[in-house]
Amino acid sequence: MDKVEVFELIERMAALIRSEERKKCTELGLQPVHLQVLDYLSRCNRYSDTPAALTNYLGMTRGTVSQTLLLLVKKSFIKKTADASDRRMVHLSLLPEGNAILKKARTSELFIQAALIFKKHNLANHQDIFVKALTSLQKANQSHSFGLCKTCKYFTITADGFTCGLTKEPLSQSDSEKICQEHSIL
Amino acid sequence: MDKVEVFELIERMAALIRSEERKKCTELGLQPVHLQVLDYLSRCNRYSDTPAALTNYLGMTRGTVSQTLLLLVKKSFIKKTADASDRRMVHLSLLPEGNAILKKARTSELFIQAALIFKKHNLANHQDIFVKALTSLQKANQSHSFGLCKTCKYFTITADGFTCGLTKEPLSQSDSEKICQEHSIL
DNA sequence: AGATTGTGTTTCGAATCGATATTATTATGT
DNA sequence: ACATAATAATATCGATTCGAAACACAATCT
Repeated sequence: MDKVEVFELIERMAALIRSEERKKCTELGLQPVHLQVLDYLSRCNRYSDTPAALTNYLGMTRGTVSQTLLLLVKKSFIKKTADASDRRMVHLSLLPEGNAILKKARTSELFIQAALIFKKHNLANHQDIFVKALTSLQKANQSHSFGLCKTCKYFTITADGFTCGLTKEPLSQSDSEKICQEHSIL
Repeated sequence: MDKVEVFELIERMAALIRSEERKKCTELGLQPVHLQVLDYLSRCNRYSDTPAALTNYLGMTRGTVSQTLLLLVKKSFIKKTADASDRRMVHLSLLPEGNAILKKARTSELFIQAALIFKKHNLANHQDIFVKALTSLQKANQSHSFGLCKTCKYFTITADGFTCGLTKEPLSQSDSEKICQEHSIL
């Protein structure tokens, strides 16, 4: 066996998933980006559910993101809500229809088959290695890490729940399990 | 630690890589698809370096792929060569310029940093697990597996080298290490 | 108050993409 | 041998996407 970089292997998996995703998208009448947006919104908390954060995450321009969102709103996949304190900001959230189509996209044949084969090869037991790989990637991507809230160095546990050490705001269980734009590695 | 599916972890890595790739693309003045095409061409052997195979791989329509290729030819990233025996077919190949831009795209900061962190965590030692994961994914995607030639069940070793059991043709060392459209899992 | 920064939107032109039709070549069937 | 079908690639067209730039508005800073 040649010495292949682990990262190279992950890249190939990513390519495979990408091409599968593309097929799924055309079936559902969507562009890959749209699915990425829905996926992101299903994973982000209230610090990162804004168009600006999405722009950072996707690496597109604000104008483009704005249009993409317009389309998703028109299709009733997402909705916009004005921020109470900062009236420039808008919070995005998935609507039931958006959730439904996301779920449909995720349950592709590839995903189901792969999960089965993973189980057969006992890959599930090596979960920790994949977790390490993912956090390595996130660490490498520090500029905008978009990590899980509860793995952030500002995540603190207080007497009556969780708190964000950066904003001093209380966090719900759900918040803590989602992607945050301000995520900092320990 | 919650029970997170391994596949879910891989998906997130893919998402991270995708967003990084997108940024890189805009820097280089390309679309993500273009990079995917160049990447594919750098990995495919002579059974899968045609527009039709590429169409299968990407999951797009033939017309779209045709146009994408037109653009890449115009930019001198790739070139087309007519097949000697079947004059309907065209073989695609990377030109030096295409190779250069692909290399530039691959050496992103993220990749370099991630590789370092991987090494630090001794993830390189668990290479086999990632190999298994990749082949699992390929197996799950049997419809068009696009696997490595030398891992195919038709790959045979003869007295004077390698042969494809399907086409009965001899294979070079280079062929055997590239992606083939007709790849079948053992 | 005025300048600056940071939101999100709008407009416009270029590029992408899918659907459909078309051409050219090979394969098949009688 | 000839017609028909199948396959590879291309061309055309319209809808959609995307990025660049200009814009409007709110918050912040000095």
